[in-house]
Amino acid sequence: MSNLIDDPLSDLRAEGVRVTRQRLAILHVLREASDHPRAEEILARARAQDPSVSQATVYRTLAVLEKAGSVLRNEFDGSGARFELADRQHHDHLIDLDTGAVVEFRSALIEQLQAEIAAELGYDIEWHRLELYGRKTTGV
Amino acid sequence: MSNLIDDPLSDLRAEGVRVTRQRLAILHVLREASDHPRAEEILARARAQDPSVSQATVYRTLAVLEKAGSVLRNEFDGSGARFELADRQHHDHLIDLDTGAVVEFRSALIEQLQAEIAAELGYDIEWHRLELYGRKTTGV
DNA sequence: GACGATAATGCGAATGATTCGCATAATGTC
DNA sequence: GACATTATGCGAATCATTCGCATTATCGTC
Repeated sequence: MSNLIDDPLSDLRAEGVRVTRQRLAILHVLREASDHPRAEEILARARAQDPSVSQATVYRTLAVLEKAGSVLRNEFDGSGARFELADRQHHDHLIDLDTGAVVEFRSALIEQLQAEIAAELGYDIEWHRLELYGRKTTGV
Repeated sequence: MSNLIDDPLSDLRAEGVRVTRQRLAILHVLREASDHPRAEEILARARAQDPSVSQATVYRTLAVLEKAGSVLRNEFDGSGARFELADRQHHDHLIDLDTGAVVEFRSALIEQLQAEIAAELGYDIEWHRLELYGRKTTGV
């Protein structure tokens, strides 16, 4: 289902970044993940494919990919970052306070308003973080 | 300038929360702070008023006040929470990537859009976090 | 104004997530 | 295939935060 050669890493080869077995495993995990796993969970899943992957390598690889813009780091709750591949369109997150589930959404209008507000304050937005925390609507 | 009896703590007395010297010192620090200090900075400032304040007490007091809704915890960058008194109107933050300065702003329209988006997804928003990260506009 | 039940404190140790140092292993280049 | 150099695994180190516990202080009551 997935290509043998993984793009983000291959792209980085020219910059001296090496494509290793463990990095491919970690990238594979991120590709397959529909949730937003933590480092510990990424480690566990990566080890299923390649038991040699270590915790330090997970963190180092995530750092490399994040710096390259291929991975996004989220700090939803206070207990550990959650990661996702930055391969799709930009989006924000709605976190279910009961289940911890993460729903992605996008609003061009909100983003436009953000830019306007920043401009009024004399700033150019580099990036932003919008997180909604809520619970499933009850009743109706 | 500030009252002798501090409100948030006094309000909590009925619930078994005690008003102590160190808690008053910490609250005083938050009152005087126009920035969004970290726990360590709050400790340093509180000690200027009462040297007996310990690190553990700062964290415990912030937790008490946060639970009571009198203090807001922010996780702007990855390195430690930054606190502020929740005595004014709700607002969001614009963080200056160059200086770390925090500008507060508010947009009723954005909040309305957030509620609408959440409703479409079948959620009621409990709270939210909107942070813009940018740099001062150059030129003009 | 002292008494006592109980909450809060300071200290230092423990925790949890993340990062580092270093010797060894692997990658990509020539 | 040999080499320079980047990555790895391991365990130790960090950083912010929390805990355990013996001691101290608050506050409602007499």
